Amino acid sequence: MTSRIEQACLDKGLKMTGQRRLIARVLSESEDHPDVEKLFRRAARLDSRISLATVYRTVRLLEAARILERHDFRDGRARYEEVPKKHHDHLIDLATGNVVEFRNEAIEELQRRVAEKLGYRLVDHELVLYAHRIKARDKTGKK
Amino acid sequence: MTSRIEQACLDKGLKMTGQRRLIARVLSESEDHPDVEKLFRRAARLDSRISLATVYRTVRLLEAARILERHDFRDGRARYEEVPKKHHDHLIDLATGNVVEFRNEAIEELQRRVAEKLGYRLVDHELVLYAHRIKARDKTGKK
DNA sequence: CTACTTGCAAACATTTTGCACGAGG
DNA sequence: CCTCGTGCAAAATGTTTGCAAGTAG
Repeated sequence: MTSRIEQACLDKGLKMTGQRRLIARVLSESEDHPDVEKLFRRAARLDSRISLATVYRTVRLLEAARILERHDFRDGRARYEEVPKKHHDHLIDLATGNVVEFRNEAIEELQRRVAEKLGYRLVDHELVLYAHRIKARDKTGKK
Repeated sequence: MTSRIEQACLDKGLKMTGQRRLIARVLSESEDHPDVEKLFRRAARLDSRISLATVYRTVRLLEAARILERHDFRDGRARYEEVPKKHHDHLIDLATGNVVEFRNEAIEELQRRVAEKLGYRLVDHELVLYAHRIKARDKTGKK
């Protein structure tokens, strides 16, 4: 079975090795924003003949091919996700580290406008919100 | 002479050593967004009896005291600037690495609103635009 | 005085790389 | 085939830390 990301690799003409197929599959099945270590562990669980170095090399390759996006959520390592069909930004729950995806067309448009006004053409951006959950007072009464 | 950042340290009741005063002065006089290595070199030029470890410890301290802001501009090291009176975000010129500061109240407000709609209270955010200068066709004709 | 700060070097965490071997197109 | 990818271990990079000695308050 060809995973979604493997297909993207084929479309870009990348040479597909067993390891790349494996990493592509792990990425395609990931719903979160794993770091390299996590990808490596998930991949190794399926086939232990993979090395951490290959995972690093592969995510670098896939990022360059615009198949993956790299993010920095201030936890010291790079996090990856498949380039989404529709771009979104991220909100980090400061208490749990949970990542919430959101999309706001108005912000996107304003960013383009700001860049333009400064004499630039916007190529990319990173917007990360850090926030605390608003505790709705519920019947359990816990904080 | 008491530098602006030294004063901020005193206001927060931090113990002021010669090294901290020196780093405070270097930071107060910096108009850019230096990384730790750069701060260390600037400080060492004024007084070579300072160590890189102390610079790391001091920026960490000043960040915790909300005197400094740390930024990640995708160049692998943390960049610092004095917490500005009025918050601003950053645009990075992809060709030169130059940092342009900007402020957009509408984006700020939308961020708060987005967080709120998701059930969160916005604590902090990082917005970095990556862009290419729009080449105004000028008389020199160079690209 | 005494707790906090420093310099130094070693430790750390993440990521990259040199090299010999192996495999894809 | 022959170029490119891989595993392994070593290196590189950015940052933190243990410890003995020094210093601010």
